[in-house]
Amino acid sequence: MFQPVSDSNFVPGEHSVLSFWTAHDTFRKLRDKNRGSKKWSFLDGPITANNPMGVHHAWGRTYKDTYQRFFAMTGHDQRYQNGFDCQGLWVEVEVEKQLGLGTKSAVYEYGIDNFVNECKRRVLKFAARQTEQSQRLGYWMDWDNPDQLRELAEHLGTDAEVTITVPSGKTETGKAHQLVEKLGNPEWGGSYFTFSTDNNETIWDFLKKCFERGKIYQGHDVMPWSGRGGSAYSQMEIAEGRKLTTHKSVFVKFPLKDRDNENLLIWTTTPWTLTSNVGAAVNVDLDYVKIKAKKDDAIYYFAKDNLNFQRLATEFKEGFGRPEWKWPKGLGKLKTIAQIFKEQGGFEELGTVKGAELVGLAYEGPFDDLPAQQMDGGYPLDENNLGVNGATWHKVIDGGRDSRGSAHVVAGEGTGIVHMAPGCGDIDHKIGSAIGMPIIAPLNDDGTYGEPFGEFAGKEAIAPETAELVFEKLKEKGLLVAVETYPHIYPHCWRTGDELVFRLVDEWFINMDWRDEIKDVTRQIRWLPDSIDGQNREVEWLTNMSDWMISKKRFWGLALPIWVEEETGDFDVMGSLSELKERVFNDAAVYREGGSESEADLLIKGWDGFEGNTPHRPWIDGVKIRNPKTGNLMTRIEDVGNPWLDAGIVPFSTMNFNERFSTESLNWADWYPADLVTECFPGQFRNWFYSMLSLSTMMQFDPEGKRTAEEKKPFRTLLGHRLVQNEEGQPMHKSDGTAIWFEEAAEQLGVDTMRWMYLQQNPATDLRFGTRHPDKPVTLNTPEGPISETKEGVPTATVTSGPADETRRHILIPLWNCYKFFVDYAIADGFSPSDALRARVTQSSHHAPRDEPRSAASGSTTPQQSDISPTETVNDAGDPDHAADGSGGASAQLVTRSDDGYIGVSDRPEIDRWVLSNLQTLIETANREMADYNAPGFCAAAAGFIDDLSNWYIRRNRRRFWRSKDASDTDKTAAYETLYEVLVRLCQLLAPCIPFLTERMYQNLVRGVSGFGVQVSGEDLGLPESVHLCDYPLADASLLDEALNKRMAAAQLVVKLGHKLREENTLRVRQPLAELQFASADAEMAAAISQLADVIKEELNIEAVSQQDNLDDLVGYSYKPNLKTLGPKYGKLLGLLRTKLPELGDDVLGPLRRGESVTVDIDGNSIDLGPDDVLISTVQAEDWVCSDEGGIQIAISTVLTDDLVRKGMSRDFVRQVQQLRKDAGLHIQDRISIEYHSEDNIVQGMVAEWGDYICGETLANGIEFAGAPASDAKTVSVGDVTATVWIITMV
RNA sequence: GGGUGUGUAGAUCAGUUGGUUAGAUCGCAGCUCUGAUAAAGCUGAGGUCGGAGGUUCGAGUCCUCCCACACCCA
Repeated sequence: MFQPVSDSNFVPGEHSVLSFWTAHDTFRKLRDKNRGSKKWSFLDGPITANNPMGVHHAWGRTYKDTYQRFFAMTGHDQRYQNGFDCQGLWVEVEVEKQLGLGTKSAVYEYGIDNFVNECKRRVLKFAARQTEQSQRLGYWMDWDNPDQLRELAEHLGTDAEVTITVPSGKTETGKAHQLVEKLGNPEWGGSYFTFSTDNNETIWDFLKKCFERGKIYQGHDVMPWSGRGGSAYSQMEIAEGRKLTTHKSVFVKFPLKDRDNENLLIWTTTPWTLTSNVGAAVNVDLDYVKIKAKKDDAIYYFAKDNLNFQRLATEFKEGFGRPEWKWPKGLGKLKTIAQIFKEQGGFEELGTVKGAELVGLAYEGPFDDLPAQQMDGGYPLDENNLGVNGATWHKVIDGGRDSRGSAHVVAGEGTGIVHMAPGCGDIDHKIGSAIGMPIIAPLNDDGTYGEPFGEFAGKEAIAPETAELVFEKLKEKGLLVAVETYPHIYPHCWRTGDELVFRLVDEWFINMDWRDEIKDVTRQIRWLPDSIDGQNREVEWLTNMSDWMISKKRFWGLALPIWVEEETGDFDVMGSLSELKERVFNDAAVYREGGSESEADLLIKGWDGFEGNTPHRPWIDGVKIRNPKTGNLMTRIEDVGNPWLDAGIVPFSTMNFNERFSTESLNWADWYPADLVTECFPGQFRNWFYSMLSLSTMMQFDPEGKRTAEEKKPFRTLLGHRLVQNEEGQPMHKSDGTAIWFEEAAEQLGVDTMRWMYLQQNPATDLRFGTRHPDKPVTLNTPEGPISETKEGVPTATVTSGPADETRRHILIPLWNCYKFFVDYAIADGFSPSDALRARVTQSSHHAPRDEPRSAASGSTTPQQSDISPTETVNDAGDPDHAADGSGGASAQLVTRSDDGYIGVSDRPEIDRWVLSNLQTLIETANREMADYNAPGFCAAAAGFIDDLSNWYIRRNRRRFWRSKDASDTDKTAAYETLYEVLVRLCQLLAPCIPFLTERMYQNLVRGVSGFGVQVSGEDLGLPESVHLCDYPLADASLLDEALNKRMAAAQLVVKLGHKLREENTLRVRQPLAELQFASADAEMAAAISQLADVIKEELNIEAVSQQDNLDDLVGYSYKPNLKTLGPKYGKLLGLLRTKLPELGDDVLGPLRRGESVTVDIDGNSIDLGPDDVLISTVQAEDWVCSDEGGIQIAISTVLTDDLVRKGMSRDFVRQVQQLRKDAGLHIQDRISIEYHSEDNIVQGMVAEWGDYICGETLANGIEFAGAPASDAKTVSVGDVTATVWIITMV
């Protein structure tokens, strides 16, 4: 019946399970089973399809799979839709690198269409890759066929017709891009891709709603910019492009108005920005020195600390933080400011002022003669700043502090007075915007000066000649104090190598003044884990966030549906492609009516050029509409959207919100809100969580105000988790080879192991996963064959992991060994579970009701208890007949076979009922915690149960399995049936967590197959074909016996205390001891221990266990006040009680042990003491050792009689022979004969007395003394003496 | 600078409404058990619970201040 069980071989076992699932179409069967029943809605946060998965991705994906599997086993219909994040900078950057494109113009040359297709191709390629990796994790999702994704990628951009079979089974034919834009739609199934047309169009819908509420506006931002590259840079690109360079930096004076020859001294490394100076910032807390230059009596203000500050002193010696960043050769030390003035004729200190005193002083700018400085409202014009211009605005301001609390302006490298050009620097811009400073933005998008900059117009900002021109002009005006060569780390374009400049750019924003609506929605959601207080974090972010900049100056991404008229700046937002189309054709008709045929043609031509393509650049760019106010053309802005829009819309776009697909296939209202979303949280409060909450709030906006925040929420529960780190707690980096690729971990550690590591981890703490050793290459045996590098060509490396080893040692191996133990003996004994038993343990005991609406999953959802108990009718578990049987190990019970085909549980020994009862507790815990998204809670309970099963139940019951066969031996059958039930139930409970191992066990235990052949087992009994097709167990209340659990816990406690005493007194367990006495004031506890005396005797190897009223004769007692009860009664006397009460001793306090009260006098205070007011513990007496815990006292006799010594020796002897059998590789049933030799007569005496026992235990036919040891004899310790022992195998 | 949170053993973390000797796991040392267990169990060393005050009979726990760290914030 059962197949023999080999070693665990976890990893190859996982491979077989994967093929088993494929061959049997198990996942499809699971979905079919639950179709139409109660729904559980999971919404996947999209993974960026730009790289292969690492182990850090697998944590969240394990949660996703595990909870989906749990809710499937509890009978819920689900969508199983994975998501891929497709659009945005990350993909663009990789594609640019791959194609070797350096500049914006290079992209234009390559063709935006080709470029965008390449981006799509990359996404499809990595979607396929991640799909395969996820499948290896056991992640059950409605996956697309990875080969077909690759095929689509290959044909993108061609006119070839491609035919694919989509996950729902339909066959679809079309051009690649037309198929790709529909991937993941509800009629096809499969993963959603955020580049799909439906996703993009649903964002249009959102933006239209924002527009209708007046929330869209155009604003400005200052961005790092590459003139030659022609594009803006993100922070992450800047990080890549930092380089050491030198600039001509300059000291300049800004003459103060209304002061006689007094000046601010300022310093800058970017002289070109001086043309656009508007303000000067100081640190209000800093001291500023006032000096007079002897040369011309000019007075200067600058930070006092800077006077003699040795600038870049450290860098001069040590370089700039990287080996290649050394101080430039030929460049001397920088001068101090004092030195500069000394060289120019000396100076005189006139005193100091606080920065605060300088604030508000007006000064003359260095380039006030430029037209741009004189333009009202700044340049370009900002209507908010009308009435002021740069030249008239110049004054000293408070630099303030940044978000980390550091002052923006500090003494040090400069002069402590910072020149502010809000059109040329991001901090300048932020500060300037906040205080209404006019903005002067000098640069065109090619990095040259604009028209109103006089001689500078058309010159490149970063050209050295430009700096020279600045110096020349300053000199002419007498403002130049000094010029120097200054080395520093400066951002460069990673594409062209050019220096970046900061440039004011137009950007589009959503005004977030409706944040309170989003906050209300946020408060409707349950945020896990509790300790993170995610709800408050999110609310706080919502409170403080600024308006949302949604535009990106890029190529690949959502085409923002904003059409602008260049003349007036009027703009309009389109909510869908059909709206756009209608608008184009209506507008064309209007133009035609008005006789503007060429405009009409342009509109039609624009649409025709777009139709049939995806709404991406460049295809959408040609579509124009008419401004109804002016009749002029409106053109789409070139910007693409912030990628968080793409991910934020998915509660709508992936669920058929706009019903662009049949509601038969997917009805939005059935699945919204999602029951669960889960993601790695540190960054997502302001990314995905934020965007989903905002978009949902807007999408569900109800002008009449009837829709509640509760109804708007996109998900009920959010489960966040932290980061995966290496074993030392350091982040893992791709760049230094410490990031672990998914397949490296999967094939070396095993996926079940990884899953358990993730699931048992507290989600609020970082997971220290393991360590990758790049210097130790390794060949991995994957399901597709051995590999020594990843598909991307990275050599695969050894991964070590303490937590993984621990998981295997504590959980997986013990579980496997329990299973192996059972199967080994079941085969040897010919035990086979009856059909009825197999049916019982796979019983369909519950299923989610089909018609009920989904439960409000927030709060602790406890699944309904089954009202149908399994087929068996059992006696009340508390039946006194059974409660009193005191059974344990080997004592045979008079039990009967019931008519059901297995032994009734109430007829089984107490220890069987105990393990089944404990199992019910575990089942309850599992249902409760898993439904509450607390996998760690369940894992901890399961680990405890596995330990109990292995180290208590099986350990206690081994003899019941070994015992020789006896046809009527129902006790043995009861043991098999009990262990069988426990193992199958455990498989089902753990199946969502460790789906591979449990499947292997289940196949053998229930279906009698272990080879995972492709064909279904011959003996199909109508039992679930896979553990994953079983219903999740529900606790059978009739098997749950709290009292029994407590009794056993008491026995386990006594055993634990006994072991501890043996340990402390170096009394090895094999040495029998005469007696253990115990006492407990708790009668119930004492009775419980009495009942389990046999267990205790055997486990502790003690001849007699007896209950006593007290242990007064054997032990002493010590007394301590119970502060918890006495504190409230006696307050200040407690200190006294603590010292004096123990001194009273047993004579006075003894009655307390018998449950009586006493009144004592302590230093003249009369104290009433009840039994609860005093804590009693035992102290040692002669010939007995004692211990106590939890109200139980035990004492063990330490006296060794000769009889006991010989008995102990016999146990040692048996142990040694067993080891010899094991070393000789004998089978359990092989017979032997034993020979031994010893110089010490006591051994012979022992053998004479215990020879039969020894033979019985070791399956020996005889035991003989031999005059001389055989050559292969082993010298062993038997008691205190030595002997040589050897065995002869009988054939 | 503000906000939130965290400081407990060599490491990672628990620690209930304040209560006596502050726990778990890993690691280390030693021991035990093994006729399923390349497992496991037990014992031990290791802590002035970030610091200082306060409230209280009693503080890891509550309050105040300080220090350090993390995250967030125009």
